[in-house]
Amino acid sequence: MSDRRLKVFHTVAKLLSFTRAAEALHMTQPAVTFQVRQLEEYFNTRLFDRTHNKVSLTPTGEKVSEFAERIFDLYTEMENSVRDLTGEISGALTIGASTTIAEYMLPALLGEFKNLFPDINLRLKVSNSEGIVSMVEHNVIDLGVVEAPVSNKNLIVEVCREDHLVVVVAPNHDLLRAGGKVKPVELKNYPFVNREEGSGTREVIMQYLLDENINPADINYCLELGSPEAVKGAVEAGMGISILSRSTIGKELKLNTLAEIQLDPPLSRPFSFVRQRQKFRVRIMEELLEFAHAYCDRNK
Amino acid sequence: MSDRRLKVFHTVAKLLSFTRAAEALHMTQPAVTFQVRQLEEYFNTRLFDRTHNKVSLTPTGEKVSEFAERIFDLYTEMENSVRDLTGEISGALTIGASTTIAEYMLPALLGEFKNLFPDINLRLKVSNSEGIVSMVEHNVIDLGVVEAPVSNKNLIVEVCREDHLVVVVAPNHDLLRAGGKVKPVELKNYPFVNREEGSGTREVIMQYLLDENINPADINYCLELGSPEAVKGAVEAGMGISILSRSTIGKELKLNTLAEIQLDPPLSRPFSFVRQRQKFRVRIMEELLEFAHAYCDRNK
DNA sequence: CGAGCATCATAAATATAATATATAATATAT
DNA sequence: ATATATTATATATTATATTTATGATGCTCG
Repeated sequence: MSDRRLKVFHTVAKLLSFTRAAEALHMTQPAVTFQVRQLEEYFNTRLFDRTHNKVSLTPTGEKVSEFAERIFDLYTEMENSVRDLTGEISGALTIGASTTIAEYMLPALLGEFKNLFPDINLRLKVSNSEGIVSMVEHNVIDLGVVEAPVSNKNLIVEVCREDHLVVVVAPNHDLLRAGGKVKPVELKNYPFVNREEGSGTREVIMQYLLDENINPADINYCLELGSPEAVKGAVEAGMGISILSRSTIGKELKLNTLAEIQLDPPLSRPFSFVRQRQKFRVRIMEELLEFAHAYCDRNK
Repeated sequence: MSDRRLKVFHTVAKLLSFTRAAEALHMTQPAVTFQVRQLEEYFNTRLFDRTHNKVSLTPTGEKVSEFAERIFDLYTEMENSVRDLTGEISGALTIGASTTIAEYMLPALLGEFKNLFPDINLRLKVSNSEGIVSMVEHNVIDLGVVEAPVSNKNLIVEVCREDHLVVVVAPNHDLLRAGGKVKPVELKNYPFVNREEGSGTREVIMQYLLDENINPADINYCLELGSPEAVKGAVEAGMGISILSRSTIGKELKLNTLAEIQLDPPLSRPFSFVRQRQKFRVRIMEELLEFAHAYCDRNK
């Protein structure tokens, strides 16, 4: 919760880069420049030397950075104190996500978070993107994680990571010989295992084909299945190729039961957090969001 | 410069009143309520018990208040540190004021301020209100203090205190016998010592008469003088009565060479600070403004 | 060298947050 | 009850923070 301006300054001081500080704080570089400049105007002195290629702290900057740390420590201590007094951080927090995310991304994330806050009661609801957004809107869940773009002005939507979709094939497939990448047009040559109507993944693939001027009807669909697990099974069994989110096939790649090939041009879609506007004000919610952002950055 | 929300909370904690905290911080009571509520939402717990007549800290509130103090101390220490490093706070600061203010209000204020920051170089320029505003606009002075209302959208204008105007008479004057107050209509019965054309004080008096449905031409003007000092001298000499700012006659009241009588309805005008928008960002400027506000509150 | 790349600065438009104004609600005291 | 003092709420306004788009500068590498 602490002083935003100091926080921004301190991040730059640590990373010695405006651009990287901006990334770390999930904001843009000009915003960082602005905040630092404000602090410099306030103290009426430079806090950084910007010598073209290198950013370094002035002596004053160093001092301010030290104090910033001490101030942040106090804030942290204060928050812990309050937590001790109120026994808060134990309340329930309900998260919703669409299938792919709920199955492949959230378990690990929530597990780690639960380690940090053992007393918290986490619940996970699964639905499609639309359902998740509506649940956030009606306060049924505290945070939603969805694949589809959301355009609801009353909610805060933040992209947390890009989900890369790749062609998956059996380990000895012809396509692997061709070289590093697959052009979309080549997909027409092989039987394709598709997801069911209504799946977000299927939507994205169809849109991709259209964007690449390929008629989705030209693809040779051999099977239509209702879950990523089922699709993987079919591809492993050699029934055809498919396109899946990279994050769903980690185990299979390790076990060498599936192989992946990048698409050219690459295909990806954003995963986004969706939440009510005021929710960020609540401590545990802020904690979760910060953690989730860090987690996504770490596993990018 | 420190965290606004904590500052507001802490002020309420000290004064145990939202309304008085608002006054002390020169903001409105709803704004205070809002900030405190935000903090309470963040910690997800009450910080004050509002039992309708009495505001008291919850145990959590007490804790937060303690930490707030420690945090503010660190901020102060940081600012002192920076000051030591940069030798700042010694730069020149130029203030402008219209005559009455420059002569009767500012000397004491600036003297005290100078005691706090001995290294600072203070300069005072005197002009009429219009001139002062234009100097602020052109950055010739850092802060202006004026009597007249200012309506320049590019400048920040803040009322710092009300200047009360009273009828001044010689110590044995008839009007003193009549009772506590003087109705404006009674002014017609006595010779009146007036200020010169163009004086802010004169403007205010004429407007007051008009508002009270008295024709200024009905007043019996015996003399027209160019400064408050001259007016005082004339009244002391028994040449007539006049209307002056209370703040200009302190010494004379003590020495009993003049007497004051309240007007009914009372007559007052605001003294305002005028400054450039960004100036508040500079440390020494912030220091001066805070000091000036406190000074005015103290001598209200 | 100069084209391309990376980094910070600036400007304008936009989004978010803070604050004021007006008003309500609630309790207390008379 | 009625008046008064105090905090809460709704809405509008203003201030501040942030993004988007772009510019400037210096570095690197063919």
